[in-house]
Amino acid sequence: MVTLKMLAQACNVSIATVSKALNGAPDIGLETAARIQKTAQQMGYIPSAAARNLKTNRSHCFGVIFDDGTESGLAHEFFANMLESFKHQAELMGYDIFLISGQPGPWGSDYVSHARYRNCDGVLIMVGDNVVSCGQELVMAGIPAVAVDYGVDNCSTIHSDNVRGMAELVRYVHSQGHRTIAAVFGEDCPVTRLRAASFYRTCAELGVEVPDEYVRTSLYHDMDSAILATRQLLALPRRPTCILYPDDYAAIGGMNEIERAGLSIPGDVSVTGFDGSLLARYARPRMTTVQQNTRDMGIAAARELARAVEEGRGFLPRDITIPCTLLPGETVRKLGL
Amino acid sequence: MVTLKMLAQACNVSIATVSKALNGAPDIGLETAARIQKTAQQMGYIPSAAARNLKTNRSHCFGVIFDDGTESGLAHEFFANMLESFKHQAELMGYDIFLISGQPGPWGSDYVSHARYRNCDGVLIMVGDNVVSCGQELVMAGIPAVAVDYGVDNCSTIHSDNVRGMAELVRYVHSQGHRTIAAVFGEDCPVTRLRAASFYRTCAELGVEVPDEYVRTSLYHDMDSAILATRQLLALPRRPTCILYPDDYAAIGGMNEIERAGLSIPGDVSVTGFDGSLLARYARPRMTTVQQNTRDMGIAAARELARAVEEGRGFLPRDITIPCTLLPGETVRKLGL
DNA sequence: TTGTATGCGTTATCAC
DNA sequence: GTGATAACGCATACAA
Repeated sequence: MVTLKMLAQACNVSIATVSKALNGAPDIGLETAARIQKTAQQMGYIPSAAARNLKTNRSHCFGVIFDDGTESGLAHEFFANMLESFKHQAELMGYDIFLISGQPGPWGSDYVSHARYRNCDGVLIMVGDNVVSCGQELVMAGIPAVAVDYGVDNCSTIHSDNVRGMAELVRYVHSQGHRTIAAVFGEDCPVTRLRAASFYRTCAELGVEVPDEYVRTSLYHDMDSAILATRQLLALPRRPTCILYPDDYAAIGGMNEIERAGLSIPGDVSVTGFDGSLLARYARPRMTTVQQNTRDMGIAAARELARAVEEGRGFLPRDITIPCTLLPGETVRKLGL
Repeated sequence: MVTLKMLAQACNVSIATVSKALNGAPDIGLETAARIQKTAQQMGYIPSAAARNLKTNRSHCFGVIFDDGTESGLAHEFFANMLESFKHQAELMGYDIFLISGQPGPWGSDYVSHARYRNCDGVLIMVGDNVVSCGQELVMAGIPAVAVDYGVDNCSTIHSDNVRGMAELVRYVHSQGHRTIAAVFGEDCPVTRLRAASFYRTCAELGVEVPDEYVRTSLYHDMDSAILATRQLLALPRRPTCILYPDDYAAIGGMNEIERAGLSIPGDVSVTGFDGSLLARYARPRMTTVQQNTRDMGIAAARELARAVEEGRGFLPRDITIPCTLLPGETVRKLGL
């Protein structure tokens, strides 16, 4: 391994001079600097991140909490896409990505300790267990944090414009003639509440009544609970003409159940998803859904985190809302009025 | 930040003693050790990975090359799933995951330098540009490397049993009565060659003739080229009864094109994919495909890489083959004979 | 313009 | 059993 010391010997200068020359310090002779840089090149010098980290107390890396208890995690298209664009943007700004887990290690067995152990400059909270509290802890530990989708205390949060997305969806369904609209929501969380509120409000604005039995709760990204909810909705005396699902994956489950009941989509029942995943785009019939802009969300997250790192203690967390767009497909039937 | 020095002061012992006590060295008094550990706990001590790294020259982290020039990358379900299980297994063995990019940085602008800069204990080569040569370079730089799917010089490689997978697929299609079988292959690479060879061989064994015009080349995970190939195949005077696609995604593209031509699946044309993705499972009709065991592949990769790290210079690279399984769906019609 | 000296937090050797 | 001490590779304040 080539070190500054070896370069210093090779060039007959001091370690300090080499260090400065390589870092483009202004107080080094032009010719000396050139000579040193050339030698560094020739000898294949690569700095040591660990030593730098130790000295400057900056790691130039972002920790990402991306932990799956279940089988979601990286396999979850929505989060994977966001991570991809976050990673890309972070790298452009000079940060590497480090995956933070809650597995036990030399640091303990929680996200915050893990991030401290690796001295992450900032942490992106994407998905994990008990993630809501850890934003607070991170900030207390002096580590800037940004969350996506989740609402996390004391952190900037990047999220889709769930209110508008849901509103547009309901309006679209309404415009197609639907008046008995059922909704399946994911487990209770800020995002769910926003979507639910927007659903109720928009229905009210349109003069659409929503009986309690038309609203069901299931889990995000979970087929079984979506299927169960679907079964209950189909069994109602006055069957809804359209069912809104919490995400595309759940909608696929619902669609399967609807067809299993001998009903056709959208002939007998219309459905919508949420996310705009590949699954939705290539389902047959093509799914009507709301596309979340994962690319912009990832980029915004990276920028916000970099800003948080730079501003340090003076950083004021904020909420950043990214528009989402209605993606009409073929699963919502146009009803004669 | 709490350091060993601070603990030493708090406990009225030397730094060395604290270090040993915390690392469970055998030559420390039982009572002293307990006292130190308790204090460390109370003061919230967390070791510094950077300092450890610098001193021991071990980072306890695996670099992962997961770089997308295009829009594939993490969004690619097959790789994302593998990364997920790799990550999990690596963490169990005490390694963290660091994402390596080819973006320019303080190290230069290639994967190998990046891995050296961060002092990765080992590198997993998943997907990236010019990845084939970098295995060699990594090994020369003294960094153990393992590749998945790709064949990379001087590295252990984890891959599906493409030969058997393709053979089973062809035999299945044949068993359903198909005798005019077309195949679309991905771009040229070791995996493609194995699959192609297996295709030809199995067809020969079954006495199925394969005219040249029945075989087309497209790109993996690319709709446009799959659509083009499909169009060409459908235009043949003697239209094949079944088309094998290089992956599920491409197959979806092919299916769309087939239906656009006014043909039904599997009524007029049967199709198969490769991968066993969600897309295949939830396509309608459900896609017949070959499921790659991403979970076992990821675990095997992590184990192999850990082994490579432990064995150091004496490590002998090898090829590890993971079985894949036929996943019959509804896209292959049973033909009367 | 260049060099000297110090310390970041840790491990490890060796003396006590 | 415990404690000095050196060293890992680097950046930087300060002296020359």
